[in-house]
Amino acid sequence: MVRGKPAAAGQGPTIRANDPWIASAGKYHQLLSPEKRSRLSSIASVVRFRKGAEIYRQGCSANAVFSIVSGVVKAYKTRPDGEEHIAEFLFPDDLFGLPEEGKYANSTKALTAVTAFQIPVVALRSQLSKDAALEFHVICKLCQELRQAQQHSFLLARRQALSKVAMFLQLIERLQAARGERTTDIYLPMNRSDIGEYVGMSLEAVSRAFRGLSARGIIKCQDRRHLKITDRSALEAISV
Amino acid sequence: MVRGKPAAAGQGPTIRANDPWIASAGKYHQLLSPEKRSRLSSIASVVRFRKGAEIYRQGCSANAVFSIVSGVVKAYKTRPDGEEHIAEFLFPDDLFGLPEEGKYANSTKALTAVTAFQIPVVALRSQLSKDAALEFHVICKLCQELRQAQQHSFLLARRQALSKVAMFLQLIERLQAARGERTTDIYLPMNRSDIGEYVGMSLEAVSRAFRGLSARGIIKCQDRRHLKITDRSALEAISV
DNA sequence: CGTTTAATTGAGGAAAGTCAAGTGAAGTGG
DNA sequence: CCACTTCACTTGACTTTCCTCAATTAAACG
Repeated sequence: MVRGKPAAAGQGPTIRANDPWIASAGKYHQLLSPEKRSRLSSIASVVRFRKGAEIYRQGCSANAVFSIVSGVVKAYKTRPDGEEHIAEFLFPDDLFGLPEEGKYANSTKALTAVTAFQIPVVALRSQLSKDAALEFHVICKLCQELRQAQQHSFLLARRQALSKVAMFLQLIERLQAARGERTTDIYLPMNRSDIGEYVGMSLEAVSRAFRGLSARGIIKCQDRRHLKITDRSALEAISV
Repeated sequence: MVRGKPAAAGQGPTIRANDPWIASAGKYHQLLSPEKRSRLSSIASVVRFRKGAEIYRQGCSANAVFSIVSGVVKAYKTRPDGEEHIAEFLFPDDLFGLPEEGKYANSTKALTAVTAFQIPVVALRSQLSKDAALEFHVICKLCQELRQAQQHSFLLARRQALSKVAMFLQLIERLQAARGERTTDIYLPMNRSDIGEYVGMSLEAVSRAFRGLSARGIIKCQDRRHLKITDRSALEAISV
């Protein structure tokens, strides 16, 4: 297990999500009050991972959950033939490491340098049982995760490569907007191969799809990780 | 809104799921005590839907959540071109109708005759805020839903038609087992078109895949909705 | 500046989609 | 109870799309 330092006082894990029963115009909010955060920080520790580091492996006993402070993480499953399928990309304020049958359901790897809070399961559970409001925040976060997973299925069910990639770009942009970042540019923290493993296509097909969207004047690639949407209505039409 | 009768005393909505941090060998448990159930029944009403009836539509204001007593429901999204994508199949003891931004995230339709508890959101929320244990059960159920959604994505990312259908059959069988039903036969409560919309293929391809699995001696179709798995190891090999 | 890794591009083939016709099952009404 | 209608499913022929493999180019890194 990774060993971290105790969390600094005055800051602590965050949950960024929304009450699913209340409209919020696509913007996520910080659900935890400063007091709650510092109370959680007393049971959490700060851990760091360098780019490419594995955080935990699918099937291992789940002793802790994580809350991202900075950086991007991928959660993925590996097939017996070695092929990987990415289940989700995780960004700051996301929660991950919730298990299934006591074991991690996916493997996770840092796509960039990552700083996170690590919260031991036993401490988290005792905190949850004492704090109904905290539990409700976790419910909100899980609803959000569930919607994102369903959105992912919706994307994967598309047959056209251009549609898949168009939906993927909209998804990344929506997440950027929900975090309150600027959306003039879209930043892709993952490589083409990761995108392919997320949208269910070969990396060559991803590359061709980017080219196809560029050729139609729908996007403009600044470099391999930065692009602009130049024709939003066409992007929406193609992603249908 | 559908108008139902008040729930009978002594019975009430159920949540069937597992504590994700505890191993339970794939079997789901009833999380609510009889007292909890009857307390919930006082805020719930019983509603019935005939086969094919729409329960609610995506985008409508989410005033109630539902807990299935008997029958099967599909949750789906409709694309502008009229094509449908099924996000999940819902069975007895499943919970559905949790919203996103105050609105239902999917449309739902009864695949068979359905009996369900309908729980108004305001009553549910006040109950949740008073009952940390109930909230924890909802967290367990949401974790389970999230894993199923990720499983669905995993299935959809497969390229081979036979693999998709093989995984689908394993999924249905696993659900049958988790509900405690016999698994000598697999019963499919949905038609080929629904299967196609769930696994992301045309219904013709679904038909051919069933034929392909039969021809290989992996399954044996009794009729269109009942089949047996005759070569389990081959099924697992093909669903990889 | 050279080496390694990531991404692009091209050609050929396999697989599933589409369209259309045909078969089987279920339900309806006389 | 049986002929008829309807719907669900199957099957076949053809087309499209993406995957695979291989070669090339571009970017990142020591």
